[in-house]
Amino acid sequence: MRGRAKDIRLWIADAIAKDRSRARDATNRLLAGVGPDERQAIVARSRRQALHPSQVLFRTGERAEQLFVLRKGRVKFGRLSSAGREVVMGILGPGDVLGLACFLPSSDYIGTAEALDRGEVRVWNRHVIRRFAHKYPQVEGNVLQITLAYVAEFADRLERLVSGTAEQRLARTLTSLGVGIGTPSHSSIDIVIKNEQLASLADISPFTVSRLLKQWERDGVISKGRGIVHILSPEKLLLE
Amino acid sequence: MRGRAKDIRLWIADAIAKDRSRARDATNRLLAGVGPDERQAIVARSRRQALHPSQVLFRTGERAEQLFVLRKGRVKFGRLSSAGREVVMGILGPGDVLGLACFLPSSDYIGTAEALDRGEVRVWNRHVIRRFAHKYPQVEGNVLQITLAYVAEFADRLERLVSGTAEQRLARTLTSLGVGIGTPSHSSIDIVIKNEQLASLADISPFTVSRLLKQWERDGVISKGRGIVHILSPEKLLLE
DNA sequence: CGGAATCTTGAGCGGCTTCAAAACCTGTGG
DNA sequence: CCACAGGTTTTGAAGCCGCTCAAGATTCCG
Repeated sequence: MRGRAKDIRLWIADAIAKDRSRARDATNRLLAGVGPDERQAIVARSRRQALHPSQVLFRTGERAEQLFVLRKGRVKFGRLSSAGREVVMGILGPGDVLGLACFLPSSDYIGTAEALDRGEVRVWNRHVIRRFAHKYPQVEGNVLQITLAYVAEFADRLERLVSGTAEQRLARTLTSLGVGIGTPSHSSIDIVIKNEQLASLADISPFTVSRLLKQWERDGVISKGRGIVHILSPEKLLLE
Repeated sequence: MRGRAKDIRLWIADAIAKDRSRARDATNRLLAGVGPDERQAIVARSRRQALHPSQVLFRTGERAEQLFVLRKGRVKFGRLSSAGREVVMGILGPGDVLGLACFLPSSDYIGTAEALDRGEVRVWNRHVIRRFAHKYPQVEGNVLQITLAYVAEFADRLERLVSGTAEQRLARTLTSLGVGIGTPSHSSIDIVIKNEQLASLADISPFTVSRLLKQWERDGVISKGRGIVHILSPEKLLLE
């Protein structure tokens, strides 16, 4: 049992480490397996763009004209439902790809991407990156893999949303965020996020988020400050 | 207003018509734009398999070794949540592709696929179809498009699930099913489905489904029998 | 004509949301 | 250095939506 808990923490730390390594060259996943020369050529046709907090990269329904690769910072990807409520579908970190819709022959962005902090993206125009994808099958294969990963992630999130109580959803949201954008420190995994965003992700109200986090803090599972959550015992969150 | 309603109905009928045409050759989307000779070669390496109701094509977590294209019948795609509850992610009809996970270098199916009625699929082994995808970039492009369409659909479903009341979710589920697997008749769109499956898709209880459908029937929006729903006024469902 | 599956209906209850208000942080500018 | 204004978080009370449970009605099929 005790060994099990350690395994889980190691597993999370490992997953985070992988994420870190991926961040070293944030175009890794898009250009994985591409030769240095081709890679050079492709990168040369992109431009860098700085991001400031709450800057919008693109909005739901806009014509998909650009592909983005996030290099630094975090980006919130979501939608405004018809009721005007925000539905956050995911929070992306360095190395993630945005705007895959531009690989469809004629399509619009399916969500809105908004920066959460200062950051940087690499940008390609639609026709440029598509030409490369056509020219280098390896790139197209990578795009396919990234897209499939999205499908898997959305499937997870779907399951999470419809299953169980608010407490379970928040717990799973936290652990999954820990793997995605958490930073490990001495004895905890830290996630920079506000209650309201957690609420959107877990599909519960900010009030309930507050109450649950407070409860967990009393139990010693997490500790928290304003805009940050420290996961002390990920294993306790997982065994819900 | 009245014109608007008619537009909506036409739009749905149109979407259904497109689905029908796609069903004529159920490998259309996978092999779209592929020359006759190549198409021949690819189809030759597949085999046909008959489906009987409740037959399982594959299960969550199994190694993805086969790609399926649904030719006839309907297939339910879902998961069992940790609580043992079934989460239906979608109901697929003729022309839909299953088992995309086998395009990942090493991956498992992310859900369970189960036939709902008698039907037929075309099956390729993982390495066979991957070789073709590699050989004919057009095929790989098609796979990418199909996958992106899944992402878009899942995103829709995510939004639907977290937004609004049970009534809204069921309404949107019904219209989306109408487009996907509905058959248009003289003055209605018919969907063969049981309350319980509707309940899973809209994430509400079967009892609530019953109550809502009854209500709508009283209002003349739909009529229904056992295991079938006739949508009489899709426009009324949409303007929730 | 049973018997099984499906659907209906009602009553009670509980988890979560909503609303309102107060407490709390954090950065800013005087 | 302090005070103030902004956003964030906490807490309590009330209410409601949809679930659960139980029982009955309906339809289908052998």
